[in-house]
Amino acid sequence: MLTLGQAAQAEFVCFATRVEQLADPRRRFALSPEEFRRLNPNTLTCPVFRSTRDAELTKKLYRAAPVLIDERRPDGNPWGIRFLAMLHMSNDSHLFADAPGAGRLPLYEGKMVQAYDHRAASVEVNTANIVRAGQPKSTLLSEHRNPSFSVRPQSWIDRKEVNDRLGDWRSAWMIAFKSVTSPSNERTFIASLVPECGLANSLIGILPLVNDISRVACLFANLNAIAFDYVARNKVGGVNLNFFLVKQLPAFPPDRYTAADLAYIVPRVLELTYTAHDLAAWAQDLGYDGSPFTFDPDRRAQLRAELDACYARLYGLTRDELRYILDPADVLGADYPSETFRVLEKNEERDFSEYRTQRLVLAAWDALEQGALP
DNA sequence: TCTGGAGGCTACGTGTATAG
DNA sequence: CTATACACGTAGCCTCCAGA
Repeated sequence: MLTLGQAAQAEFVCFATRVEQLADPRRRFALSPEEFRRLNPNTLTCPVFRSTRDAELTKKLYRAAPVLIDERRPDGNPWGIRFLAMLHMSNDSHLFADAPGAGRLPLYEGKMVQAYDHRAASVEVNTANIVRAGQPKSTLLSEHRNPSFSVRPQSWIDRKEVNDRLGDWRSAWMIAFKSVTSPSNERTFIASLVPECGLANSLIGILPLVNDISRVACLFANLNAIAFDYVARNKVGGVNLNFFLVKQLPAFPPDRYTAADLAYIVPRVLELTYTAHDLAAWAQDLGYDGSPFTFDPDRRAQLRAELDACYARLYGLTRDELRYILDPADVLGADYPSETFRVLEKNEERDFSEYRTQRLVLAAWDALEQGALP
């Protein structure tokens, strides 16, 4: 229902399936013109929330951090970010080779990466599948623990084609995010570092101009933070992370990070990302000449929880707000009309018999509050 | 149910032709 | 020479639905 008239702010109820839900104060939220501009400055579109708490919490996150790219302002792109949709699986398929060779780079697809993991799955061609032959084959732990292991793609592409599209980007790594996603998936915004490679259209490159790579590592951690994902899943309506959505997610600018922030974040990002020799250039750009770090799932869960807690603090959240993001029912009861990371919780209950992320992130939060983490 | 690739549509930018 | 119209190519976006 839409009513028009003069007012300082407008009131909304979304996801209502029954008339009586219009009267439920837990579902009702207000937005002023200024809040429209803060949340969606480029498109001025209306954000959609399931509950009052989601609306208020999202507004709070945007008060802490501006949108990634504000197209209205000359200084609205502090990272100097260029998005790169490098190769289209249909339109560019004539450029693809089905075997590695001299001067060829692997073509990375969305299914091959996960957060902080550029070796999540190889592509296995199942010729019995007429329409969708390329299927992901998850990397085994033994393969993950081998720093010489790289995932095998479905296709390869000439380095020249990649270089032509990279333009003046000279680093032998990129940040990329999975553009096919959903708010109902385990995680919505998934970013990975990738080595020199071609990117299929399901992986979008993020190329920042900032020279200080340790700050770029912070941008990357920001993109994978659970508080950032919480906003993403509130704003993604369909199954595509389009540029206009990504530009309007709340990310800290480079100068927001203090020396203490860098000392906390960068070593953790390095350890999570540099697990294989194929990202040696990334490690070197971060000033690290040592060997890759051992891929240890428990250790990685701990490091990611510490980063999630760190970013929750940077966004200015309270402990209860972080608890709400992890599980609204934990704070407001099972019937509260919102859901955040239900699938993550369900999958962890299946795999670990507990909601592990919730336990680890809250423990890391408490440790940070007590100054117990270096 | 979750995931994500393929294909197609649309808007936009660029180059070229034509009129004034 | 400038303004406008039009064609064309493609980046970006959206829908469909296969596969596990």
